[in-house]
Amino acid sequence: MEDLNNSSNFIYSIIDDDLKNGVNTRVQTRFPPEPNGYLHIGHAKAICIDFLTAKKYNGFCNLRFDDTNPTKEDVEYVDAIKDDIKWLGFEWKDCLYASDYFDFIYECAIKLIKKGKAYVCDLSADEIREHRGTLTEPGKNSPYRERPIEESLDLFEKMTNGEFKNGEKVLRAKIDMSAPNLNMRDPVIYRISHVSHHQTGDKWCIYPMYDFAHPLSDAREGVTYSLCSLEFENHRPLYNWFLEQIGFDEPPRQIEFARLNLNYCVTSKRKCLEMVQKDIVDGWDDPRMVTLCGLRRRGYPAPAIRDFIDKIGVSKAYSVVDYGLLESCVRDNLNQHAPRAMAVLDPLKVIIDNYPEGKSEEIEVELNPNNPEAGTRTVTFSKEIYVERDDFMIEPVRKYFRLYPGNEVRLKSAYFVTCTHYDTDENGNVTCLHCTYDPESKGGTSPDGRKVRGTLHWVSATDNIKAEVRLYDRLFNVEDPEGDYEKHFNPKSLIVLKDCLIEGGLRDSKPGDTFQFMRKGYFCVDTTSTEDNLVFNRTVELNSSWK
RNA sequence: UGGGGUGUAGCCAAGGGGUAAGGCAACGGACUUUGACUCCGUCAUUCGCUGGUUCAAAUCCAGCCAUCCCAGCCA
Repeated sequence: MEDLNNSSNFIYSIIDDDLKNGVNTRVQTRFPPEPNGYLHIGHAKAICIDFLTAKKYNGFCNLRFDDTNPTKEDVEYVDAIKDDIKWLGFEWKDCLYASDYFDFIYECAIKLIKKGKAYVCDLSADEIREHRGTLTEPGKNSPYRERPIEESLDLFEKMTNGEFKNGEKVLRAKIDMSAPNLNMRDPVIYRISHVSHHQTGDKWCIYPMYDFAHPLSDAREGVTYSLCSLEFENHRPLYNWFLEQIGFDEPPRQIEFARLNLNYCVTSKRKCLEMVQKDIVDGWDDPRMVTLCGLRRRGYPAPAIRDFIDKIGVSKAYSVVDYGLLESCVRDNLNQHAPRAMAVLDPLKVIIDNYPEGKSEEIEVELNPNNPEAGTRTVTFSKEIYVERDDFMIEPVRKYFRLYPGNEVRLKSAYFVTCTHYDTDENGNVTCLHCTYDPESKGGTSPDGRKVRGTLHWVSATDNIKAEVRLYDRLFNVEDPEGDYEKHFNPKSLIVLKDCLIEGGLRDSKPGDTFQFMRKGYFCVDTTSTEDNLVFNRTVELNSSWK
């Protein structure tokens, strides 16, 4: 990948120091999603950090599904997550599962019990909570805390063999019930859950908790830097405690960074799932969602997302990034790569009165004026064409330099035309424009050097395709919709235009193809598009200093 | 009011004793067969606040303020 992040960040500084001081000799990372939902833009940050950090130091990154809670997980998600990571442009070394280490983790639990550092506890979930104390008061020891090692060993085996019901017993680490860090107050490390697991089937009915499984999986796998988000900072002492108790030659180091927040977006799994289930959106890949599959369907190129992640940097400061920066990255990429085309979204017929009846011309137009190597395409010009309805005004406002009676404009790559008059229906609505063209201005320049201010896109009435165009806008109309998000739903987040006219050459476009519809924005062919019913998604609008 | 973090422009973010990078946004202007793109210019006498150390402090020290995270048998 050419767009490797070479700028510095605090994680690189830590690694540089470790390498210099001989704390580590190599860099290995992991991206550890739980397969319980779809990846979104926030995960893209973690993915880039995990993979690019490994790459920077010539190490590698594994994909490891953190599948320790089978009740919430599904293979549907593991497949989708793999697709999304590949699409984003990253390759993992090994695809692993925390469940691959269940035997090892189990052995570690036994070891802890034998050391007197873990015990089986009979307290209920409520009782454990009551014993935990509060933020300001210490907790109380469980009455089972001093249970003999042999008894815990026996009970743990019975838990493993399915002799207890869910919630009847748990295995807890024996640390310190008065620790100021709540995570150290004898955390639960194994719970009983009689549910089959998407990877291990019915082999287990006890499952390790994240706090126990994560450090052990990292260490077992050879991870040297376990990069995660800020909310795990409070878990680091526990992470290190387990590593120390079990003992590893090359223990991993956890480093936390601030997760990505974007304004006008919702990324919480619960809310995204809710929007899908309530049909507020058209599934996980609705183009308004900031899931990776949604952004992909919307037409956001993967390199643009990587560029965005690079631009926002990595730090420990809580932040909310402006959505406009993402859009800017998308425009920047599409400006370079998307071929131009002409599409009239709200057609208004124009008759060139002095253009010969039945005549038509093939006009060559560049595919990308910023990149001549992209080549050209041909479009048809004819006596009847269509222009955008808002490119005409009966009474022009100030600085309006499009079509109005008496004004001359250029039709892109075709001719200068002057509006002479217009037709209206019984309600006074404009139904058709009448223009005259200057035959001398073919191609869009006049031999007399005459200038026009406006250049309009257009499509021929004889060579076009009708298409559906979906205009997307932000899903929410407040910067921070995370609270009562439904209240802030933007009713105009999707506007469907059924009768758009696209230049004929786009007849054979396929889902995923991207274009810049000149003066209108970047669009891509939707995944639901067919030959008979072409559907375009507006990826992002063009910048405009007008209106 | 316990513990752990974080405060540099409207939004991100570099810089860790030598006099405030860069990007986005915004605002001027040039160019333009996309009101796009591109290009030029403007945009922090000051780094949460107050003291202290020093020839010199965003950087070191002290105190304060603000804000985020933690009381799942979730991750």
